[in-house]
Amino acid sequence: VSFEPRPPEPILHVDMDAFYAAVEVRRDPSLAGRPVLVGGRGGRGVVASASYEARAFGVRSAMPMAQALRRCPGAVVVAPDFRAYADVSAQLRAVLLDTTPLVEPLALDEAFLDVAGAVRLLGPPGRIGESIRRRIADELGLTASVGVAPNKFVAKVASTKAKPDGLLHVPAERVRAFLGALPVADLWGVGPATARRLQRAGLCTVAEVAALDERVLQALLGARAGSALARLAVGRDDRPVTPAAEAKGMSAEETFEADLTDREVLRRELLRLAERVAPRLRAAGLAGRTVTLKVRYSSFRTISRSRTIALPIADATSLHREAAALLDAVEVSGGIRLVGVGVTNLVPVAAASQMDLLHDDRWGRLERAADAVRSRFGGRAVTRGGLLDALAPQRSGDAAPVPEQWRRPVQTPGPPAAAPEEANPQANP
DNA sequence: TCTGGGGTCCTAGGACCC
DNA sequence: TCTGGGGTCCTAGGACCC
Repeated sequence: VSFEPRPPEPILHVDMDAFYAAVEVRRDPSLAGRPVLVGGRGGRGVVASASYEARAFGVRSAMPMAQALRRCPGAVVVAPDFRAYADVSAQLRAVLLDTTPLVEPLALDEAFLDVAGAVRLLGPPGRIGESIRRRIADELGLTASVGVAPNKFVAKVASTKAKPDGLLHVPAERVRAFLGALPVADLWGVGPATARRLQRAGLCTVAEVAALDERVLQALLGARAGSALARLAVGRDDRPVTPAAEAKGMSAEETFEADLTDREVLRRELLRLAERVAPRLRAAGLAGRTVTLKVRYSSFRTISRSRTIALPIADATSLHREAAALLDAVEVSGGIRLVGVGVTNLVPVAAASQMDLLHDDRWGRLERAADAVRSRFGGRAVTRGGLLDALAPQRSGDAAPVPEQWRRPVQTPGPPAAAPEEANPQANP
């Protein structure tokens, strides 16, 4: 057994440049070199991703689309296509896993790698980072930036500073100097609220924070956040790279083009959202006990209401029943711009059913049968009668207008009269 | 022509139990 | 008859990330 010493900077952070926009440019080369904005085109859309040409105009992600277009009137706006981004993300993941199994994804377009165990085969971390960048360019036709550092936090900040299309290696002995020169807001985990507090205390750079006693920071930010920041400011971070964490929650939400006040319409929106969450739960083999309703008013005030039930659920019917009950106790007359449905307190279905905890009534079996039909015949093969109105042709152009006699008022139906047959994917339905 | 959607983590108070 | 201490769970809200 040969023993490799752990290299001083074994952690890589790989981050795609302007990811969604870059995928769109790759798909349509006529967009190359032009300002491209990916995001909702509706009146309430925001920028999800902006090409560097657009950023030159001061456009940033999360900026309202209307404001972005004022800054950059010549921009091309593209609606997001998350399925395409997820496909590219899977390719990226394959490249990274080719380097080491110690890959921790942070988002579709970025991940941490611990390459300590790969140096003997592949060379020092910096060289590994460059070869990953080359493979991403060659095999994906996209650019990525890489940070190489002693730990996750510094690697993350380093990749940001390397952008676009660069690599930044921060040796252990240069960590303090590298971080110290940065404004506090550049630190991963310091958002607008924390930055404002630090600024009010006269702290602008990381070096100024690093010079402070930990207890001063705790008094300013709270015990936990204070001591976390004290460690990060001097570049200390011992969190390991951990692949594949189990999901803690799943949710779906929607902002309406115009505010809603009609409870029946809102109930149906909740059903649509529950129908989006439940199949994802089942696909992940999870069920949840806490259902959360999120409501955002016209004023942008946002509230949440949740309830925890005894038995885990993974079917849209139960999800909707709980969310709708929570909605009953919420004021809606002032106008609602967003509703959301979420599930937390997740447990693996295998464990839940083994303990006989899964609330698996006939609706659960019916929905799993519908899952099987959709997986074979497409996502629109089966739909609730109560949601037919939502299948208006403008959504994807494939649905004919719904005949009037098919339209039904929204209701929460009782269970089906007879247990449905379990779907057999091999059978001809 | 204000502010998307999908997540994680933390805090703080209250209920409840031993 | 004036009030411990610790632990867990639940709820609501907020900060932060991409």
